[in-house]
This record gives sequence, C-alpha cells and structure tokens, in this order.
Amino acid sequence: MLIVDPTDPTPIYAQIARAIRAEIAGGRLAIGAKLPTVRQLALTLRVNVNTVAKVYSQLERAGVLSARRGVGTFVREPGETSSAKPSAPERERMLHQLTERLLADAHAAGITLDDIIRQLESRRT
Amino acid sequence: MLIVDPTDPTPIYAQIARAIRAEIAGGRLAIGAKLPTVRQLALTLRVNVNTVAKVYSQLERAGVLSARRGVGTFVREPGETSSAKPSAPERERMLHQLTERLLADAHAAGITLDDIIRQLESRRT
Amino acid sequence: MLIVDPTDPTPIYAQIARAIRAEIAGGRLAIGAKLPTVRQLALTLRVNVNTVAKVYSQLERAGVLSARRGVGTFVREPGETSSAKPSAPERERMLHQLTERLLADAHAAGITLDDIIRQLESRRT
Amino acid sequence: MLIVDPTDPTPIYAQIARAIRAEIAGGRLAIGAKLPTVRQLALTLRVNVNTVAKVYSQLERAGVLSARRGVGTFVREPGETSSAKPSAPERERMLHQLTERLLADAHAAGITLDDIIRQLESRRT
DNA sequence: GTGGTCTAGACCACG
DNA sequence: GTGGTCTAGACCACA
Repeated sequence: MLIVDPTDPTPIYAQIARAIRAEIAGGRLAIGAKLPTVRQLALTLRVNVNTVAKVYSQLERAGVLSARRGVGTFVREPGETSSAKPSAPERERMLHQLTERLLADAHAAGITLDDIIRQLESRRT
Repeated sequence: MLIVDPTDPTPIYAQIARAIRAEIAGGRLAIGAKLPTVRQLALTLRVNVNTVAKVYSQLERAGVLSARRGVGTFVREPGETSSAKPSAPERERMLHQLTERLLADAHAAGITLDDIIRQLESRRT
Repeated sequence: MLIVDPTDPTPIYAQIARAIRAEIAGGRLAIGAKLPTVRQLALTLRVNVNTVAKVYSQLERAGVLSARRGVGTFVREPGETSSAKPSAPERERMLHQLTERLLADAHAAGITLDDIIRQLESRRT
Repeated sequence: MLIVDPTDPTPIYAQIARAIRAEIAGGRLAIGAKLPTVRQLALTLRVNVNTVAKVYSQLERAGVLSARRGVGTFVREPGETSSAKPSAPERERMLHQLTERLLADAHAAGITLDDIIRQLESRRT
C-alpha cells in the first residue's frame, strides 16, 4: 500500500509522510491504529531506517502520530494536541485552492474529473 | 498564476516545471505564446535566476518549450518532438500521485475526504 | 554564547534548539539576524553537522527560523507563519506554570529568586 | 503534583528524578516521608514500572532516598552521604540551564522576557 | 524489540 | 559555499 516512487522528485521522506497522511485521510489508517515499526517499514520500502524514523518523528511533532518507546507508533486522534485547526472559512479557501491545483495538474496529464473521483472513492476506508 | 510554495518539500525547480506544464495543458499558455524572460519570472517568483534558467532549459530539452536567442522562450507545438499523450500506466501513476498529494494536504489542513468529494462533485457540471 | 552541556541528560539537539530560542527570547538574536552556518556551528560546538541541521530544520518547521538554500538561516519574525499563538489567558496560565516549575527547581538547587532575575536581566539584548 | 511531559525531549527518568528532588527541596516531601510505591507512581504517571524503579534506585545510590525492603522508600536526611549543598560553579551551571529552559519554553509559548520578569518581580514580596 | 540520538561521510539543490 | 537528503552503523532509553 505504501510505495515510494523514485521518479518523483519529491524527497523520499516527504513521499512517505504524504502517503501516511493520505492513508489516514482515506480512513485506511484509523485513529489509534498501530503503524509498522520503523525497522519494518524501512525494510518494506527498501529505505534506510533513519529515513523512516525521520518521517515518524516529524509526523509526531505535527500531532499526527504518537510514538511510544518500546511499544510502537500509533495514529493520534486529532484534537489531542493543541494544533489549532484553521477556521472554517480558511479551510474552505484551502479546499478550493487544493482542488484548483489538482484539476490543473490532472488536466495537464490527461486525467479527467471522473478518474479522480473514482480514485478517491476507492481509497475510502 | 504561477506560485511557488517554499514550505513544499518538492524542489523549487520541479514546482515551476510542473506549473508551466499545467498552464500549457490548461490552455492558459497557448501554443506559440511567449513566456516571461528568465529574469522576469525569477523576480516574480522571488527565486534565483539560475533556478528558472534550469527549468526553461530542461523543458526545452523535453520539447515543451522553444528558446530563440535574443527573442524569448515560447510554447512549442506538441507532436514531433514531445511524446504525445502520457501512456496509460503513466497516467495511472500520476493519478495516484495527485490524489495522494491532495489527501495529504487536505489532512494537514483539517479537511476530510467527504469535503473533497463534495467539492469535486459540485464541479462536475 | 551557545554551549552544550554534556552532563545534561537533555539530547544535544534539544539543548541547541533551546539555546537558540533563548537567544531569540532574550533579544540577542534579533529578527532577521543570520545564524551561523550549519557547518560553522557544528564546528564550534564540536558536534556533527547533521545534528545542527536537525535543529535548524526543526526550528524552521516550528516557524522560528527561515532557511534559504545557498544563502543561510535567519530568525523569522513571528506571525509570518500561521502558527496560531495561544490565547492571552492560555499564555497567562503557561507563564504561571513555567515560573512555578522554575522556582521549584531553583529552590532545590539553592538558587534564589534574586539570582534568577539578575540572570534574566543580564540576558537581555 | 508530579507530572511528566512526554513532549519534553528530556528523558522521562530524568524528569521524574528532577521532580522528586524538587519536591524534597521544596519541603513538599519532608525528610523521612514515604514515597509512593514504584508501581503506584508508575500508574499515576502512566509510565513503565521499570522506569520508576530506575529512578528510585538511582536516587538511592545518590543518597537522596532510602529503600527498606518490604516497607517502602523514604526521603533520607541529607548530610553524611548526600553531598551537602551544590558548589558555586554547580549552582552557576544550574542557574544558566534553568533560565535557558525558561526562556526557550516561554518563547515557544509566545511569552516575552518582559512578561516573565514582571511575573517574577510580583512574586518577590 | 521498539523508538531516539548521534556520528561519519556521500551526494544533491540552489545561489 | 549553504542548506537538504540519504545511507550505514553504533549506542541509548524504555517495555
């Protein structure tokens, strides 16, 4: 499920972080779910342990994950941290901007809105 | 129109290249249209001149742009040199990458999958 | 001015981050000021380059610093980032808690309130 | 009273040890007073039993506590075993460390040096 | 065994 | 030259 694309200029650690956030947003990683261990994920992705550790640590700092030494890393429930979500109008603006960018890039690649919606639906749960 | 997000871990040159390709595919930059000079664009984006120059020469090598000495840089017509449409697996890869980025950024902004799908549905027309 | 205390159980990178924040809070590092380069500071502190890089990168993510490739790292002005400072009553609560902890630890070490205030004054500017 | 901050990069065992020393120095734990059992404290702090056990045995080795088999752990009277008061340079080091931590944490919370000094002045009595 | 820190050293992106 | 990423491998904190 988590994959790294070597042709993507995005740094590996950012790709992994992005993928994890996407899994959470899609509901495939539920709140409280245990992530693979640092070593395990590094092995799976054929990536250095430190790289994965960096991702986990950044996501923890961002309030997305919660790491417990000797136990594992888990998906944190939002609100547990005081990360002050943006306001509703702010979110609306962001949403609009994100879809704008998405549609522009999709169109450039010959991808249709239907393709996207189908893909998003399939990522649910 | 073109914007660069310095907080995005994607390298700046990649962001610019992607944005230009999207502008062209979206028709906002027509075939034959003149692009801003390297210096001009660098100034607008508050980015180093070399960075923009690199993007232009890269896109020229890819057959997307055509630079004419002392005149300027222009959008080349697709066909001969530029590989026609992306292949199906290529499009699949892009689709995956785009939705992943979308979901991740949305998650970071506190936006849910449902919000996104609702927004996209409303754009279907 | 920046020093690392090997007898402190706090990790080195946290000590450095703490020291930088303290310098900023005390006004010795003004907004917009340039910090030593990663390599330079590493040399000064006799610490690995990556350790310093980690600190800078974390503080950048926290909105405290702003790194510009090929240029250097600078103190960012607060508010440039949307890091949503805690509310006034929340800050009041924090302030009270911080001084409580401070006085407890100080008393345990035989340090008086006057010592502390003198030290703080001397850190100003 | 005793609290552990999991977001503090300081190792948990160090946080606990420091807190206990502060309780004693502050008189909230009198000489001869019985400390909670290892299990009890671990439960309260939501920390592993081994971690607390390590702290107790470390403080016992330092002459701060005295464990009596089957009875409990107690605050030892200072003097013979425990090194009397910290030396001047030791206090200087502590003072520096405490103010550094204070300034850094305050900065992170958006509290200024002036706020702190005002608060401390008001406690002078 | 699980996450965290640190070092050493290579190579890349950017100016 | 300046910051950023990645690897490899050692050792520590905690369960």
